[in-house]
Amino acid sequence: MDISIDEFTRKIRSRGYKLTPQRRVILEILIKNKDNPLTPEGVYKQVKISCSEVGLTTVYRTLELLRKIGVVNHVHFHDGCDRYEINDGKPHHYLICLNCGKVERTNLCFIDKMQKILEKDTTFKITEHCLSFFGYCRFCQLRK
Amino acid sequence: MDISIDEFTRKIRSRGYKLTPQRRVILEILIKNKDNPLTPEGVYKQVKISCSEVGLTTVYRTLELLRKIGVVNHVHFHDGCDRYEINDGKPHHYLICLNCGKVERTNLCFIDKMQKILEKDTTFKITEHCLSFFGYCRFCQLRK
DNA sequence: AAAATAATTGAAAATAATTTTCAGTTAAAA
DNA sequence: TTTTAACTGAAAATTATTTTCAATTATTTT
Repeated sequence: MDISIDEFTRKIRSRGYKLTPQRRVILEILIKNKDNPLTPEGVYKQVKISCSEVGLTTVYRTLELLRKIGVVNHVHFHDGCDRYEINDGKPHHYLICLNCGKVERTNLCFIDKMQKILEKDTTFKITEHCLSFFGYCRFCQLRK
Repeated sequence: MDISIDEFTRKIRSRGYKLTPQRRVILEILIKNKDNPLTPEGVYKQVKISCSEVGLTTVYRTLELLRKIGVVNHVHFHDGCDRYEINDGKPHHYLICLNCGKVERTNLCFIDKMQKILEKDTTFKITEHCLSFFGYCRFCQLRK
């Protein structure tokens, strides 16, 4: 369920948006980091490394646009800034250590089932979810 | 599993913290709003209404303290600010409409089971989690 | 009950994240 | 091409949060 540039182009254009070089570069970076949700600042830094000229404002705007068209998801690590990751349709859940900040990823997911029940039970049409667990990793458990 | 002032007093003092009037008022407001996660600003406004003199800084600090001692949970609605709610041990999950911002609460929860499996499967000791679903409420589905 | 103490408070300043503004630019439709 | 509406980026503005620090206060000790 990975997104291709072609599919992206189609998604963008069909809604009256333009496919600009900036948007392309930002998408590429998100794809490259598909296991690692990035902050806008993080995306910006990587854009700079690949030496393209893209402003931080554009990064913010593009991430929001990508979220709106369903290409990326929002992720929260409770650390004061938003993060974004490519939405590949698979569950992406995180275990965040409250002590050292270490982030582990897990694919275990009961959410799809839960989502179906929720939709039957309520009148909501669900398009995204965000689930993270907070606690202490092996190392921090020992030295607390 | 509701928290009483006595239990709160014990929790606070046993860790070397002081039970100040400010902390008491903030806790009371969170209890009063147990079905409605509040932003620091929201807590502050309610404190002002009950006409106590508490600074916004103190609200921030107290919420963080309460979270640290396990009395409140963090909740994210993807709207740019943190929210806090009393941790009554029951699942508190939300359905947030991406269009009008309407928030519904659900008690349906597979998370406890999931958490146990995760802890067995990884080396994490989990103390909190945050789960929200985003999509469109009945009303917004129609007029999109 | 008073003194000692360490934690707490709140106002102001500082920082950090994000959004808005606006003039100039550019992708894509005509 | 030409046109047009969308897009960009720098700077300014806004918003959320944290830090600083001198004054205060809850609790412990005497």
